[in-house]
Amino acid sequence: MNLKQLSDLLGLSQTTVSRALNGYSDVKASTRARVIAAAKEHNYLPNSRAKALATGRAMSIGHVIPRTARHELVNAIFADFIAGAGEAYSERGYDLRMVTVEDADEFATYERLASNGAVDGFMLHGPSRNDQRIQLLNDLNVPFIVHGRSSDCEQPYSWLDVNNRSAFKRATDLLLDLGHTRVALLNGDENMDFAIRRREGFTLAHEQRGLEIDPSLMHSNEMSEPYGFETTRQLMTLDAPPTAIVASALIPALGIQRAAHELGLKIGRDLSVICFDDALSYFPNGSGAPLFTATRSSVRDAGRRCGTLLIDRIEAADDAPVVTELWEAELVVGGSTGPNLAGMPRREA
Amino acid sequence: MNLKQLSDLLGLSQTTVSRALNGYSDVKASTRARVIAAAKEHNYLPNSRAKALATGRAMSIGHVIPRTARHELVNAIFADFIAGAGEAYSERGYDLRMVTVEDADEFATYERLASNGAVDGFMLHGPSRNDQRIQLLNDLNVPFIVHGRSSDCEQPYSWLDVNNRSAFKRATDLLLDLGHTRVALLNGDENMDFAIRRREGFTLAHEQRGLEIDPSLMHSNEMSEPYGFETTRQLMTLDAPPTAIVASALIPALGIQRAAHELGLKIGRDLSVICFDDALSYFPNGSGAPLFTATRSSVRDAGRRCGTLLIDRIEAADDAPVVTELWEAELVVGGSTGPNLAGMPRREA
DNA sequence: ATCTTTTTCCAAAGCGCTTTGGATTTATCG
DNA sequence: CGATAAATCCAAAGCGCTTTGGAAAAAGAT
Repeated sequence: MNLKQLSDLLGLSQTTVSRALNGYSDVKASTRARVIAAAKEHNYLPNSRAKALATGRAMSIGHVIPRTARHELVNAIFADFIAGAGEAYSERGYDLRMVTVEDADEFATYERLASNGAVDGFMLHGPSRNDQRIQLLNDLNVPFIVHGRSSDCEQPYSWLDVNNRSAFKRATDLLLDLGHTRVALLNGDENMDFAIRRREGFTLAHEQRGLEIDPSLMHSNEMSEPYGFETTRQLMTLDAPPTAIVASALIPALGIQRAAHELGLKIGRDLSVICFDDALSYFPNGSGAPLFTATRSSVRDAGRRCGTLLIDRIEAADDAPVVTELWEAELVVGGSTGPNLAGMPRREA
Repeated sequence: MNLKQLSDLLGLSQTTVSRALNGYSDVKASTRARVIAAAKEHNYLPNSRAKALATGRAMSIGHVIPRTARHELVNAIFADFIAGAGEAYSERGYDLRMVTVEDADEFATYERLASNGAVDGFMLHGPSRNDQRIQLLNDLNVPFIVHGRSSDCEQPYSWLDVNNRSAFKRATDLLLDLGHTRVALLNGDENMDFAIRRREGFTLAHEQRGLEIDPSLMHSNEMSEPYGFETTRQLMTLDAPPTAIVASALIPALGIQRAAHELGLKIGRDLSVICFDDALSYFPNGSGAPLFTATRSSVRDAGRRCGTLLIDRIEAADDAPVVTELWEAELVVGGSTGPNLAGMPRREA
């Protein structure tokens, strides 16, 4: 059933039927009702391909995912983020077009989808320092929004980010306030902008107290459980092992926990741990009381908000000013942090 | 730059340019070269909306994700699955159209996307027992493939599944062979078909040895870390606590581990654990040697294969027979399993 | 050199929708 | 009641591509 058939059936022109269905004011209320009824009865649905061609709008948002680079991010955080974004999209009648590409084809894919008319805008994930995609998309003059920010990027661009620097500063301050003097950082991949900012927060907290950081306490890697486990084991073999750790996410924190158990250290007493909690729905930080003390910000909420902002931009005038939004993470105190017990932490099982 | 402009520029008809670009044989090699060169130079890319309308093919695969139901599955497993599927799609020139919907709109969305022409086929996630979506999609006469199976479904349909029954039977057999007599099951959500089959495998292993299963040892829930933790704590308060646990995934297994540590039980000695490992890229089962003994099957590989099978179906004749594929999980032995120590497991720290 | 085949190209008709610019009808008003 | 304004409706022209059915040109056969 297409428009022509439906309008023939109603004895109306395609124009009128189309305008009735799309809510234009120049069609009599009674005819509109008749049209809508007939459309429902014969369950007519306008062909989206034809509609897209005629309107020049694809009603879809592009997410291009390079196959290997930014891989970690895509998996761990991505699912919840797009769950949130997807909600915003579907409320506004858009859907999500995801294309995974070889790293080398990433830029070409943005160009293709944009000039192609396959999408109306892009969501940018996992920005790095001075991310070149921003320049590209500005040049292509296509709406987009960045989840996160890109340090040292000269271009104007719209973004939504959580204040990673202040989150990690607060986390570090908390530990320093508790009397810890050797605090380790298990950061995410420092090619990612968020990890850079987190490191800055960690460093800043020390600097403000005039504390030097032992470089052997700072690590960076993809946020996996084994990363947390092995790094902790290694840290604990140092002559002066840390008494506290700031971790990039819940998953490596679990690895830290496993290592601590293995070494006979009790989390919260012998070793304090604080991590960033993205509030992943399938990976709650405990149920009820938080398992780990954490700075928390829901990546799903961020996805939803990013989706809304992006669609606003798509539907706004071309020269709409960029929009930015900085979220503060919430600090939740769980059982994983405690005062530094003077003297050496106990080592025996 | 569109086709008309390009052909004017070349002094050729749109027909010829189109056919040159699409590899038809009725265009001279030299003209084709000229066309391709010009297309590249002015970086002409055919408008995908127009192409879709003209060809009747959307070149995209639908994934419809209900917002709350099957939620767990979507998040934990979904990311890796679509990473795999996405690879298959992009190799064949398709992309993934994901739409998240209210549960109540799920069926209508399938109908809309299908009759709409927005997608060429569907990927079905997380089938339940006698899943009604299968009937629906068969009625709509649109290509689809289900990742998993649907017990008690009378309809013919194409699927790819891992043999969950045999995987859990093997896992359970292993534990029984090690002398464990009270083995607990921390299953996934038993509304899901895979969990039903896993339970069958668990049960079958017992039945074959004439063993009764204590119902208080069998649990079912979404696969979260706290689920593993709390269920284990509760199990250990039983008069006769289990000495071994079969778990649905790595994430609850970590919860089991945490509970064990807290109770002073050593995994692999006081408590044996075996779980299903989906080989999630961001959640490896240890690095190097496996952390947990597990039955393993890569969900990412499954995604890739499902994508290929689906596209094959889309491009095949309408009456192509259904295709099915059953994968056996691999058994990897880690340190989490050991013989049942006669007598009561030690309880003191 | 003439007739067939084959090669190479193209005009025009869609694909199914939206939208422009009027035409027609109905309501409003002096 | 005729004139103006407002409300309804529609024919036709796109949107940018593919594809059909031939025509024109080149090659092969006799």
